[in-house]
Amino acid sequence: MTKDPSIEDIDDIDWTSEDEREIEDIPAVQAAAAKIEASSSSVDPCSKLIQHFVGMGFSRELVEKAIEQNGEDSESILETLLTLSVLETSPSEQEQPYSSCPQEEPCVNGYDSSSGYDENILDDFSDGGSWSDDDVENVVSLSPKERTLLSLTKMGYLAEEASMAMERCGPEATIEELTDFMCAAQMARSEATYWEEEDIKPKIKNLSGENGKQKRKMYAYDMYRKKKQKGIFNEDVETIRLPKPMVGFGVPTEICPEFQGRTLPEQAIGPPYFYYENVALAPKGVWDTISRFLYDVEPEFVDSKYFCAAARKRGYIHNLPVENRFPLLPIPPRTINEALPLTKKWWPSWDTRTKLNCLQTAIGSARLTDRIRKSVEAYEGEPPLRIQKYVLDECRKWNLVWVGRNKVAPLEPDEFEMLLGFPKNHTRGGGISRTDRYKSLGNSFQVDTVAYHLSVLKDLFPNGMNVLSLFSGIGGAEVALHRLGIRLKTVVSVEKSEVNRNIVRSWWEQTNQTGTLIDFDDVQQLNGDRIEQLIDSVGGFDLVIGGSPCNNLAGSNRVSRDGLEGKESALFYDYIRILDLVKCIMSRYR
DNA sequence: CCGATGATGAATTGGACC
DNA sequence: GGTCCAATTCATCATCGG
Repeated sequence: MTKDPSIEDIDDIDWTSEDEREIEDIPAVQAAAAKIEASSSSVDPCSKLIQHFVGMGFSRELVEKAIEQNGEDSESILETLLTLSVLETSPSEQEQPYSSCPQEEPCVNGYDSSSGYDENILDDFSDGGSWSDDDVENVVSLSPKERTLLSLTKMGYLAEEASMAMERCGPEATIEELTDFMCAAQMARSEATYWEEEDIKPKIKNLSGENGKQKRKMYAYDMYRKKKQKGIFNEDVETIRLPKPMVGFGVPTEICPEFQGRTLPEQAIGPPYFYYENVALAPKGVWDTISRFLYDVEPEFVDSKYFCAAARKRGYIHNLPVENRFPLLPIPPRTINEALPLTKKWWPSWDTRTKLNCLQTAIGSARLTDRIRKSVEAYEGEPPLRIQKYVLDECRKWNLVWVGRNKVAPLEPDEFEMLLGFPKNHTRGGGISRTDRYKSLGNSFQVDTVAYHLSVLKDLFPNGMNVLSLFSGIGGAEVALHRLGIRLKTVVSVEKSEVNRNIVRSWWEQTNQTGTLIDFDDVQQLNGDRIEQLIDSVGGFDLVIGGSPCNNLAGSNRVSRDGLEGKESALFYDYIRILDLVKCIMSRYR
C-alpha cells in the first residue's frame, strides 16, 4: 500500500473545535420566554394586550415598550417587538449571528423526535411542552400568523428571520416552505465573506436580488440561489437534482471529470464522521429536507450499477474525505453475464439487459414466469416485437433472469447476497424464513458501494474504530468496514428486527472479531444519558452510520408512500437527533 | 400462527416531439 | 413552452395452506 501524505499526521485531522458554539444560538425570544414572570392581576385595558404578547414569549418590559410606541395596534406592536428582540441579542458576541437551522439547537435541550418539525410543534404547545402552563391559554388565542411565528421561534429561528420569511412567502405558506426559505437565506448569508453587524437588514434584503459575484463550485448553494432567482413565490420549489451519470463524487470504474474536491459546511465537520443513506428517488423535496437537517451537506447520489451487476440508486450524505478512495477487492462481476454465468446459455439475443434493476423486497410470482414461458414458447424462433416488449417489461420490473429454455425466474436469496456484496449464506438459517431473507436483503446496503466511500477511513484509523450503527439491518456497514480491513473496536448497533440482530450477531461471532458488539432494538433507547454513558465507556464514536427506513419514500410502495413524515421514514429524525447528541457530547470532551 | 403468494399503481424524471 | 411516452422503483396487504 502506498504511503499517503495524510497518514503521517493522523493527529492533525482537521476537526474544528465546536466548543465555541454552546448556547449562543438561543434566539432572543426563547431566552425571553425563560424568564416570563407571573401574569399581573391588573385590570387596565393594556394588560390583556401585554399578556397576549408575553404569552408569545416576549419579555414584559419589551411588550410595554412596544405598546408605548404603537398604541394598541397589535400588528405594529408585533413588528416593534420583533425588531427589539433582535436588537436585544446583539450579534457582536456571536461568531455566526444568524445561524438558523434547527439542528443547531443546543443539545442541552435535547431533541424530541416527534417534534422539531412542522405542525407537530403546535401539538407540543397544547401539551404544555417546555412552556409553563400559564402560557397555554395565551397561545391558544393567538392568530394563525402568530402561531406560525411562535412555532418557528420555538424551532430555533430568530423572530425577525421568521417574520421576514412569512412576509416573503405570503400568508398561505406552510412551515416547511418557511423553513426552506430561511435555510436558503442562511446559505446565502454564509456566502458573504464578511459580516458587518450593523447591516443585517441590507443583507437580508439582498436575498431576493442577486448576491455575491464570487465564483464557486456547483453546489447546493447554487441550486438554492437559482430557486431564489426563479422567484420564491413560485409553487414549484426547485429540488436537488440527480446527477447523470449517477456517480456521486466518483466511482472506481468510470472516469468522472469536472469534480475537484468539495468543501464541507463548517457545522458538518466532525467528529464524529457520519454517513447517512436513503433511496435517491424519494418524493419531491425529501432530499432537500434531509440535506437541510444534515448541516446542508450536498448528497452524493450513486447508482450501485457502477459497482456490481444490479442497479441501486441511493443518496448518501456524509462528511468523509472523498480523495484517495479505493474499491473492495475482488472487484465483483459487473454484468449479469459475469455474475450469473449459468444464465448465459438461455439468454435470448433480444433481451439486451446487461444490468439488473434494483433488488427489492418482493420477487416475481410463479404465475408470472409461467405466463412468460407460455407466451415465448408459442413461437419457433424469435417472438414478435410485441411479445418481446411484454416479456422484457416484466423481466425488468421483476428482475427475472433466464434459467432454462423459455424459462425466466426471480433471483435466489443467495444471489441477492452475492450481488449486494455479502458473504454467501449471510442471511441463511438460524430461524429466518425465505421471505424474510428477501426483505432484509432488499433493504440493505450494497456493500461495495458503501465500502468505497468508507475506504478513506482505513488510513485515518489504523488502530480501529468505534462505530455507532443506526438501523443496522443485516449489518451492511459492519461488513463493509470489516472487508476493508478496518478493525471494529466497538460497534453499537441499533436494529428493530430480531432476525436481523441475530444475523449480525452470528456474523460477528463467525468472523473472529476482537471488538465488542452492543445492540439495541429501539432508537428511542438512545437518549442523551445513554449516549453519554456509551461515549464514556468506549471513548467516543468515530463514525455514526446508517440508513433510515425508506418504506414511505420508495416508489414501490403503493400504499403508504407518505414521504419523510411517514410512520417509519420519520425515524430519520432520530438519526439526526442521535447524531447531534453524539456531536455535542463529543465536542465537550475535547 | 407462520410462511408463501399474488394482486395492487403512482410518482417522478428525462427525452422526443410539436 | 407543453405533451406524450418510456423507464424505474430498499413495498403493503389480504389470503391461503400447512
